[in-house]
Amino acid sequence: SVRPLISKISCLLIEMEVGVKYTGEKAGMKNVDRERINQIIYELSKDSEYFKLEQRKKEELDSKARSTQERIQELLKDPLKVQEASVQIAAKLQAYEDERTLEETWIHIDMDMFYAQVEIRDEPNLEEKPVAVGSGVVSTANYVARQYGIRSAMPCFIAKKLCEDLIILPGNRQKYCDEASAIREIFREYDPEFESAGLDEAYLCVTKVLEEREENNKEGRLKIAQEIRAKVYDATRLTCSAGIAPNKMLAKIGSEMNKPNGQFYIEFNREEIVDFLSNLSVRKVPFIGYTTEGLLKGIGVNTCRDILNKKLEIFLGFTERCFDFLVSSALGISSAEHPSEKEQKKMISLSKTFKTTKSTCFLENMLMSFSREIAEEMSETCCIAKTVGIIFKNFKFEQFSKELTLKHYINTKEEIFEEASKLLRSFYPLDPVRLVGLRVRNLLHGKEKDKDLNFYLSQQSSQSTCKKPGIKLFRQRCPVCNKEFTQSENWMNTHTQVCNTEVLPKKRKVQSNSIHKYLKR
DNA sequence: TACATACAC
DNA sequence: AATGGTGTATGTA
Repeated sequence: SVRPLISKISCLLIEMEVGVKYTGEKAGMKNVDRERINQIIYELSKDSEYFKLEQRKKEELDSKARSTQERIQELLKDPLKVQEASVQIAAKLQAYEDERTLEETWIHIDMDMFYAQVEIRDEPNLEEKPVAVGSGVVSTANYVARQYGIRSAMPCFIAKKLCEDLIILPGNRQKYCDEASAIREIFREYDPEFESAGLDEAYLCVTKVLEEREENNKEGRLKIAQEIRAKVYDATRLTCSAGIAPNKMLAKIGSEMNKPNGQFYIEFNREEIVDFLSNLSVRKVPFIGYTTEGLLKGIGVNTCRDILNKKLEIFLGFTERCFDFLVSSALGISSAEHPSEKEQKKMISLSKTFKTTKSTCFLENMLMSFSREIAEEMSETCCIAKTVGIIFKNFKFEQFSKELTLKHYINTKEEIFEEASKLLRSFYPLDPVRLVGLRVRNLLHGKEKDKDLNFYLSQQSSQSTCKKPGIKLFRQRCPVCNKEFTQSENWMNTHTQVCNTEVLPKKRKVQSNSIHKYLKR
């Protein structure tokens, strides 16, 4: 009969319309009725501004993919270019192999459906029911809910339509933080320098422990991952999954393979690594997202094998950085080191979505309270900022931002709000907006004992004159942070001293040449 | 430096 | 009726 065929085609068409946002493969999504899911998502989405923007973006991506393909085809016609590229690629491949590490053991731990699992643990009669945690959008859903096509980042109203019985819980941040502390305590035993990725993920380098145990082999590695997972379960009654591999990227890919409550071992051997990756969709490689996947599809690259087969095309059509990342990833080469220094926060931001509004008064109030909260965090973490920026999203979901770098550092709510409201006014007259955000960048971190100084610094702008008679004032700028002083000489000296010796040397000038954390620094 | 985009969780 | 919030890195002008 032609019916199934027609229905397959219409499903495909809708899939193309909806995109792969919620229909891509993910743990627990093997046997879902994709046709029905796509229909529902499409019906609920098709008239929204959000969907229209997504469509426009998709068209842009398609046209970018086409032009990339054309550019590559042109370059391929030039034998000299091809020859030159081949030589460079050969040299690069050799250089990548020199970076390959097979001596370290990395374990990536990923809690299974973290928030949902915590809620179900505390309310066991939810176990068999479809459960999602989130408000507005789904943060995480259990495997029962995933059978209905419910996934993280999906708006709750769509999730509810996909499954009328879905139980949506608002979540409890503090509880998840407490659980995170508990599991991190365990991770610390195995690697005091472990790296967290959000509340529910961590990268551990367990080479040292394995050597101490004289079990630096496959059995020892499997055992240690089992052991960590068992300890996590004992401490929290929560399951997690693990990937065991010679570097961070492979460990991360591995932890997805046997979810939930499973682990996966990647052999510490070049051929087996390349073999393992060859059939894997490029999308499984961390940091290859929707856009990069789309561009690669445009040149017929779907798997890691395709990346290696089409490295000439990728070399010609993508930036060098991108080529390095794609090809070394497809070979299973990535960083097997912790970052050399614990990174300080580079930005503090707050944003909020609300019912679309034109009220500038409302927006000003939002910015005012953001300023207060940001200033609070700045004082808690002892930092000052030089750049202030605001962000908008209009009713068409388009985003705009504007920022300003000052001549000196600031850290009070008044100063932040002053700049923020100037930026806001520069947007007048304003389109109706659905989101506003505020951020500070170019942070300078101080130490605990700088708190007073920062507080003092922040008082300056609002005290341009001293009303008390008899106090000798002077006006001068700090040569380090350019802050103007209208106080006594004593203060100025104290300030300059601290600013020089404590705050400034922390500023780093290390130029990281990596596309992200999986590339060696 | 300013702004936009991609990505992760 | 209805599609989040916080942070990092990078491309481009």
